Amino acid sequence: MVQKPMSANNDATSRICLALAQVPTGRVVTYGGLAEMAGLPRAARLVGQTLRKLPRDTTLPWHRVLNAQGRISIPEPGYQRQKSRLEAEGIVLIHGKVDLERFLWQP
DNA sequence: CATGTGACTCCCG
DNA sequence: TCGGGAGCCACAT
Repeated sequence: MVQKPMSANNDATSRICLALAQVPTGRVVTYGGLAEMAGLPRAARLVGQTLRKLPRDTTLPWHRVLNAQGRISIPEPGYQRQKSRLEAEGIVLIHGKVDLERFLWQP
C-alpha cells in the first residue's frame, strides 16, 4: 500500500474535533475559543473551515460553536439547523443571538 | 515557494 | 446596530 500524501492536516483537525467533543450539552464556545482550546490560538477561521467539512452525520456538537458575538455565523440552510439544535438543548437565542455571559463554556 | 480563501475577530466611523 | 477594512492562521492550489 504505499502512500497517503497526508497533507499536514490531520493534526489540527483532530485537535479541533477533540476540543469540540469536550463542549457539554447546553453550553457553547466561540470559534476563537475553540481554536485556543485546540492549541491553535487565533486560528478561528481554520475552525470554521474544519467544521464546514464535517459530514452531516457527525456526532460532534458542531452547533455549539458561535462567533465572538454569540451569533450563528453560517448561511442558510445551516443557520436554521444550528438554531434548532441549540434550542433543543435549552440554549435560547434572543434577537438571533446567544447570551455568552450565560451559555459560554469555560473550563 | 507564492497566492487565494474563509462557518473569524477586532476596531472605527 | 451595521458595514467596511486590516490582521491572522493554516490549508488548498
